[in-house]
Amino acid sequence: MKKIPKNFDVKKARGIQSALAKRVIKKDVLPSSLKTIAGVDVSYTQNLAVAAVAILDYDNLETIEVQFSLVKICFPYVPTLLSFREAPAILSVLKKLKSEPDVCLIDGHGVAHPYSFGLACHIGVIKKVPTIGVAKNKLFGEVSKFEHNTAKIKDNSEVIGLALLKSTCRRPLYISVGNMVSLDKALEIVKHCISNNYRTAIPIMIAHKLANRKKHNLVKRIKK
DNA sequence: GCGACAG
DNA sequence: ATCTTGTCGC
Repeated sequence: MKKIPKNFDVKKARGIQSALAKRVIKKDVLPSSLKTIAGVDVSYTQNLAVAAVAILDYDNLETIEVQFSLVKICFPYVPTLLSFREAPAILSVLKKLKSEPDVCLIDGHGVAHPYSFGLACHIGVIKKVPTIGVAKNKLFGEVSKFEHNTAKIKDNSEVIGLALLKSTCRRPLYISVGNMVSLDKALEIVKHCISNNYRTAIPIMIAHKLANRKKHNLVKRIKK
């Protein structure tokens, strides 16, 4: 069913991931006082990716700017290689932003990845901006015991991310460093953006809704 | 060989 | 992620 295009070299892709993984900065290289935060998400129809980004005011989480981008899909979903499917659409939509957000939340993992280079790292390293991976499902690593709301995600003894459990949810959110942010700061930021009604960070939820609405509008137009 | 496997 | 109607509950 899901076939990798023959013009795509999986080994080369893994080589890219391993090489770029060395460029991930796991320290705070962002303003100490955040003014804005962005959320990104992608929805799909046929062979089209609909990417949406929303920039919110960090304090009141109100939307400041939104952008969309439509990109043809040329790669299937393959666990550990999500970047090669989604990054083109995300990079495209980020280019359209008129202002640079202080930090960007990505729906996927950061360094909590078999090659320490998930989608959030991919975007962060290529764009050289602070990013945080916020995923709804685990991809890699072992989740240790919860202490209060959080549990460490470990690769052997190394902490590669955190699982965050909301009081209202059974399933946790998986947080990991994308780029230019420490894990502690990433947790603080995601906690700040947590919603009681949705099991993800608010900026990502906004982007998710925008991408879906855009996609449905497109489908309607095509039918006419 | 078997199970796991972001969106 | 996507294919999909009604239905349960606040």
